[in-house]
Amino acid sequence: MTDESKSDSPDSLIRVWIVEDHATYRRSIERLCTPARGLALPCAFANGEGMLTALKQTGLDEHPEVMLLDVGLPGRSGLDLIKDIHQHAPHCRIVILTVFEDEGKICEAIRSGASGYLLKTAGAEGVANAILEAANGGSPMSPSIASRVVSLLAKLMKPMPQKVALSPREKELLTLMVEGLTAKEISVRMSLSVHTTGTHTKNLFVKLEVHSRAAAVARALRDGLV
Amino acid sequence: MTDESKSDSPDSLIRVWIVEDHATYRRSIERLCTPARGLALPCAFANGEGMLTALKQTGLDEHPEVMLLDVGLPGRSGLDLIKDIHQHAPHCRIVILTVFEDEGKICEAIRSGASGYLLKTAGAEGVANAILEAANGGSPMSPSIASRVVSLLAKLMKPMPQKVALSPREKELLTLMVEGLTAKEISVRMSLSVHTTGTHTKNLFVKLEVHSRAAAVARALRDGLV
DNA sequence: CGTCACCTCCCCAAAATTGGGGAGGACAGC
DNA sequence: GCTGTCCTCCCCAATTTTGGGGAGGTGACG
Repeated sequence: MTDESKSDSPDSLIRVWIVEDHATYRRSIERLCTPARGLALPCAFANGEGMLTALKQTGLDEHPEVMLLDVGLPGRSGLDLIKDIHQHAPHCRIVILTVFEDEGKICEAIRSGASGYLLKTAGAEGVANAILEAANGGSPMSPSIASRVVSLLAKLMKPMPQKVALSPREKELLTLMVEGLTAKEISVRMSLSVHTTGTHTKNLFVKLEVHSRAAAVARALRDGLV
Repeated sequence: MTDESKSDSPDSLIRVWIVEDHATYRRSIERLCTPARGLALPCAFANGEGMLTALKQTGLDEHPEVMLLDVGLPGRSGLDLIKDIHQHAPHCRIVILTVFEDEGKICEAIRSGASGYLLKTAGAEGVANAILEAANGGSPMSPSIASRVVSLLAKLMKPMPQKVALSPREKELLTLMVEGLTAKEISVRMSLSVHTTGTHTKNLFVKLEVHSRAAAVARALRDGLV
């Protein structure tokens, strides 16, 4: 983190692959991959299929460290490619490069395993920095993308407010219930009599305002009580 | 990313507030807030309480655009402060500034509404850029933090792959089961005989590989089958 | 025409859950 | 000391769930 990009041994340049159908833009990215920046001469492709076949024919130790991926590709979308790339080159960090700031696309990319998401409004220096950052384990994102990602994450994590006050034993039981265990199995895991789990269950139901294990599990999972 | 920070009108400097107990570090941040960078002379505090009282006495139009927050504060933790800050200054972008790379802290910060998360290993220029980026709606993060945030988001969004093929009726039943309804109630809602719901339930259990409604609900919710 | 998946309904019995009741002990707060 | 919460255990009975079985109907596919 502190001294990452300059501690690269000078003889190991970062391998970068580029998939981008727009020739002019592809060329401009190719040009900024220079040994002076720590980058090897890149492999560039105009579509995903060509890149995939090349990837399959490449040895593990020749795989790219970083893959720049356009989403507006002619054949398969760049987002589709992500999973395939990861299958063949698990350690390759994928950076999406696009003009779309669409939240759905961002989500799909990240869910598929993309490491970064750059808007094409980023200049040449921005792209070069992003490649270095990605290769060093970072996740380069354009500011507006980063902002969306953060607020998305905040939204997904929100339902934490635990209003119901469960006793430690009850919470424990609830957890096991969520795992799908029956009363008998729970009693074993908690070193209890079956009757005691029954008592706990009764009290739990009152607190959760439900009348069945299924409903209790639903409430627990939905409201993040586990 | 392309042209945001230089398009600020020259007469509106960004107001930055700093909460940091370590005097030396606080001073060094104060020093880098210069009009030349587009930043106004900052207000600095050694603890959260002082900052909050100052914030309450400040008019809406005098609120800081960006708040730099340490987490290792003497009184209340910076993470605790986030909600209060947002309550009094909803438009203030909060950037966490810390040495901790702890995932729990990152989560709590983002859930509470922090916009950025910087490690103190970021140099002076890094902090200054982060302030500008935050003020322009971005979410500045140290590379390793960005990486964690992205993988966290990926993890939270993963359970999309719907491997089990449920028949429409079964899915319907599962949905109602998740809502906590009993077999009898479900039979009413689906206009079925109780026996039929039983049959569907049996088949559902086989497909989901479970042996109880609670487990079925857990699987449904966890794997996003609803 | 056979097969297969799906939907519907039924019977049955073992097992589990639900929901009352009581009861003792530990431990904290007033 | 009294009160309250929590944990533990037990009894009981009604109800539900679980998991077999079978059986008739539809519609799609080959």
